[in-house]
Amino acid sequence: MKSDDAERLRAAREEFVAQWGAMGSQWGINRTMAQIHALMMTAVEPIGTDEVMAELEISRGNAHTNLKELVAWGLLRVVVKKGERREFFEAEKDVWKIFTIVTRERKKREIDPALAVLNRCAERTGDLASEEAKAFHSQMRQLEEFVGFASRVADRVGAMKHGFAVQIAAKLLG
Amino acid sequence: MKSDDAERLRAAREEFVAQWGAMGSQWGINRTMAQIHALMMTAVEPIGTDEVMAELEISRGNAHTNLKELVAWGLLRVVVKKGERREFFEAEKDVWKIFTIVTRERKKREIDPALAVLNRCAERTGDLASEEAKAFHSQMRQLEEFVGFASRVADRVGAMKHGFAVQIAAKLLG
DNA sequence: ACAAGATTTCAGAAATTATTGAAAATAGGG
DNA sequence: CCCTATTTTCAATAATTTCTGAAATCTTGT
Repeated sequence: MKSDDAERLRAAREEFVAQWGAMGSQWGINRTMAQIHALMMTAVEPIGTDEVMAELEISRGNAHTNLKELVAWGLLRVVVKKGERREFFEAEKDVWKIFTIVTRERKKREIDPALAVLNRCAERTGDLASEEAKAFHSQMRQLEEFVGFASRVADRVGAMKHGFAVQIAAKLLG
Repeated sequence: MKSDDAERLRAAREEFVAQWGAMGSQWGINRTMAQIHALMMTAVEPIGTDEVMAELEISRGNAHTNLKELVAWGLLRVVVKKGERREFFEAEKDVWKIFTIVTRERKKREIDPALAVLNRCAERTGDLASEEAKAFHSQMRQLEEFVGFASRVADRVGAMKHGFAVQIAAKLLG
């Protein structure tokens, strides 16, 4: 039956939005932001702030803030419809592109600051002579080396074309 | 001067603990857990609950919970000193091992649940005929494929020996 | 079996983070 | 320039997460 099909789609999409939102927490992304992202990724055409508010039952401020945050990440684009004064939003749907965006963003938020801390702590203790200080300095250097390495890997991956990534991965998984 | 050196080491270590803790938040790990981890990684010998409490100025319950959580992750080991009744803890210091542990843990918490959600949403909509439903189903399948792929990569990386990882990475960065 | 020491648990308090709702700012049309 | 639709900001509030401290439980030595 037609309406039954429509209902099943609606239910599946609702589950996706809800679960993706819940997972946002595990990810260090706030729930609303993840829900909006899920909603937009499964939208057929651009959506405006009011539709997001209605769909997720959230306030205008909340919808606005998180839409703009997603735009800042590069996961959404602003779309202007002709004859419409208000803004609409549209998600990047290409999975590899989403991945590279998230990789770049996580590098910026997680890896780079860590590197700065490690570098500073290593620098500050390089000239100390005690055994304890040497152990500390060595541990900082090892962590720094590893995180710096992760940083370069993230840069490469973030700049990689899908096809090339598949090749590398094939070797890895082969 | 001797005491000055000791003071500088103390200050550097304190900064490391504080900053690593702050970064824990960005990572979705709680601050205390990250601080304890930092403290233990830079400890010369095993540390007991009371020392952790004193060093970080936290309650016994908090210290206990987070120490055990770190043990559950595999980032700390319980050590029993002879002649001592209480438990001591010691951190895994090998950077590559820390990385593989964190990779496995993050896979379990971030990737596997996502895969389950995507699979379920795709399954539920595979037989629907409308254009909208096909688009949704296709998007779920693409996400599922990618996340499944990430899952296999994480498994491989998590099981990899350091030397082999360096080889792969050399190709990537070369 | 008891006492002392150590660990574990958990209800309530504190701190942090997210959300609302409404006022202020901005932009578009005539 | 003024009116209206829209976006943006932000102080107050709500929700969530983390932490404390003390009681309960478990362990070990005698």
